Amino acid sequence: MAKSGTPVLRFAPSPTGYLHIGGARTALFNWLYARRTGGTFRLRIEDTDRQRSTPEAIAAIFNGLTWMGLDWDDEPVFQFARAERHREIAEAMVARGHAYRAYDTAEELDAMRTRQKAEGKPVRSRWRDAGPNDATPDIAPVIRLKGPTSGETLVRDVVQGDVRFSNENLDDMVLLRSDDTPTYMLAVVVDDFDMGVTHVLRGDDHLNNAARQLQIIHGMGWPEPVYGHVPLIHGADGAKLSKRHGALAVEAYRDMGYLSEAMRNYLLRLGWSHGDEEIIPTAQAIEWFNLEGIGRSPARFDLKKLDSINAHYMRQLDEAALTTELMATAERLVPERKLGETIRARLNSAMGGLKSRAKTLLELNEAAEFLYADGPPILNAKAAQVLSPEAKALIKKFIATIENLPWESSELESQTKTLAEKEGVSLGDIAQPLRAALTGKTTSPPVFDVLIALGREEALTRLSAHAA
RNA sequence: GCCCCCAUCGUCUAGCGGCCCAGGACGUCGCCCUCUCACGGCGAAAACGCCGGUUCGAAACCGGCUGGGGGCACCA
Repeated sequence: MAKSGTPVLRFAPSPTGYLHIGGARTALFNWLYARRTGGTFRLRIEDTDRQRSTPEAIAAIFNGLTWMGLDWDDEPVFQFARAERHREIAEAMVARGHAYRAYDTAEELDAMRTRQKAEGKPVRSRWRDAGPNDATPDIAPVIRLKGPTSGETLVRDVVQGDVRFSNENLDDMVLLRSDDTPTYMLAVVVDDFDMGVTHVLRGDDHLNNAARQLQIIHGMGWPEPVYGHVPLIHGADGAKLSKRHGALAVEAYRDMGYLSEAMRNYLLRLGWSHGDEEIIPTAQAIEWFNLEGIGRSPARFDLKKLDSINAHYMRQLDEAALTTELMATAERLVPERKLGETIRARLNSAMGGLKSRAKTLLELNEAAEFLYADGPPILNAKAAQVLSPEAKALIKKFIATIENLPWESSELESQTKTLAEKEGVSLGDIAQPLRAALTGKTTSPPVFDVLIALGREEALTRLSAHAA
């Protein structure tokens, strides 16, 4: 239950698909503000569209929010279950003279819409001013809002400022359908009131709706919530975010190897700022988040910047934790693969060198692949090219040199440098063949760190195999 | 068509009348470090959409234009 006097925020998705980037950011802002103010963050599933709402989508929303680390207070409210209450309010609106029953036929509705297009006048049924005795019983009526025809409705928006709508442009929207089911417009207002919502932070696309919703609120004499309409997120090309760009399920980003903390940081900075701060861990965000910092213009989604922030948080993680994340990623990618404790130790040992070479867990996984199995790695084309007969000869000399050395990075390195001098080659002339034989690739963490991570036995196995 | 919102480097943004011939970050390009690739360090190119006002002074305030976006259902 909400503590009295504290803000009540809500996130109210309709379960017709997954939780995408835009929804995730809206949820994040609401959550942040609730946490910041000691308020309540509630969840409402707007499942009144029975055709399009699915249990899978509901699960996807819960999972998405959970991955994002956005925990909600109280039990989620399911809008469809509250239809009776919505009907009750629709009737109350009629009783108060702020709504009316309209018995228009399909043809009449068509005519009204055509007129609306032509004259730019809002839809108003002829039943608006008819008495109850004029009812035609063979047509199931809808209940429409009886909006004022003059004056203006003011939306006091904390993000967009004061926005005025002339009432003559606002039409008599349907509140209750002819089958007695409530429309979204009605349900939102009633639910927000019943849930005690004090702040409505939602997408910009609802700004026009706010004026209409306010008319219901005024009709019922309910308190106005604080509105904040956050600009939408656009794709990289500036067009509306679609499935082509980034309107992927938020968990798709987990699968692409992003950390949820990085995602939170990135999404926060998309449309909100605190001076020049770029790296804002969640704990800091909770301290700083405010409504004033929300920008007014739409932002484009940019994967490059997400990459960079993600790289930061990956490096920030301690090596043991990152190793755990990496192993989970590796095993998710190849479910039949089982990485044991030996591999964990190897990964942990190499992690320092590995993590500065990856921006995502997927890249980290790729860089770490040579550590997942025993035996000589398969060479890629470049690595095969590096392993010339001369290179193989150098590897053999290297093996002979280090055979009796303590297995320690700096010792191995200094002895290799001595060997290089003796052979009249550069350190790189030896290091590259070693790297190729050890990892199967031409790029990796420093070779001496690789030797240590692999351990003497495994390293020598790989070197001898590829030097042959 | 009608209603509404927005407008600073390629991108995210700082700026709330003088601190700005505009700052930070990502990206890009150089250089340094270096066994590879990265990380890191240093440096560079890069923006106030246009036109009018207001003001001693405008990126900031006002108006118009242009350009983006959103909304106009018995969808949410």
